[in-house]
Amino acid sequence: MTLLQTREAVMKKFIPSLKEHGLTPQQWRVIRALEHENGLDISTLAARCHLLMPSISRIISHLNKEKLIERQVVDTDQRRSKIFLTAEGKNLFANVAPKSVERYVAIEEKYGVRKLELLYELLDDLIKTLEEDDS
Amino acid sequence: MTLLQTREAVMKKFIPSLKEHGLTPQQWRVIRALEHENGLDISTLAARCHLLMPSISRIISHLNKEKLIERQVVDTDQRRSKIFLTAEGKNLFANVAPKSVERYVAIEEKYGVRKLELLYELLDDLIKTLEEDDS
DNA sequence: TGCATTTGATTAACATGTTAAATATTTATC
DNA sequence: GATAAATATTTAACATGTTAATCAAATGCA
Repeated sequence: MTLLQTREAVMKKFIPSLKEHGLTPQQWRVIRALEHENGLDISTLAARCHLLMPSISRIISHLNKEKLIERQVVDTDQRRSKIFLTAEGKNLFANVAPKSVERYVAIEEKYGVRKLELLYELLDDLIKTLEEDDS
Repeated sequence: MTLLQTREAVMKKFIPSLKEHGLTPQQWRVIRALEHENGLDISTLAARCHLLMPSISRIISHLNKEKLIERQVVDTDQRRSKIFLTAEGKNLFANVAPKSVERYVAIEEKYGVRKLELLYELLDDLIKTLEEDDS
């Protein structure tokens, strides 16, 4: 429950600026991943963005309609397609990214970098603990 | 992202036993809240379970169909109704609760009670930090 | 080559999160 | 007492999480 509440509180800081641009957090994650490495295929994107295939599939088709990305079928394997940011997509990223970074830094400063690092460590540790004992 | 992953990892431990009984985590939260205090109204339930009204509304109507709960209109205010666990609902709780507690304790032991307490503290603190500065 | 199996991706079906609109009932105000 | 404003709940519309089913293309093997 506390994890959920924390995430809610965090997202409340970021969602408004995304929503101004008509983006959901997940759509933003996809765009960010593509900005970092353009031309990823859908499965790789799913992994990078921690999304399941059905979710990413819907998101890709949505972003495609909005002309923020383009699909390009791989000719050695017609099942796959690589995804590229369009000029419009890159432009959107350039507009949104600074605000996001700004907010992140603000949180970092207010909460404390050390505490944030400690929190990450504890969380990673909990994940490991939970995944180890797959009983 | 890390918060999300942690929550996923945690829920993976609890969801399977709930699913055996055909329950989602949210439905389970509602039943737990009612076991703790029977006869709550829907708004109060929403607050206790950290659910929005539309979600709880759907969940209540679903649990009602399953005959795990009953609705009883408040006669001084016909808009409200109090929600009660049925015998079947109480029974279900009695069957599921021990397993949940067991898993929680197991995690607590494996991860460490102190670390868990520290984690809670850090998370609560982060929530407070985020909510204070409502800029 | 021919066919079963595997794999990448989509679709379906259902539950929830989220915002906005609708509905019914109660309270407030004139 | 009639009407406006407020309140509790539901419904609608859309996006995502999740599991299972489907589909097409590629691969493995007889």
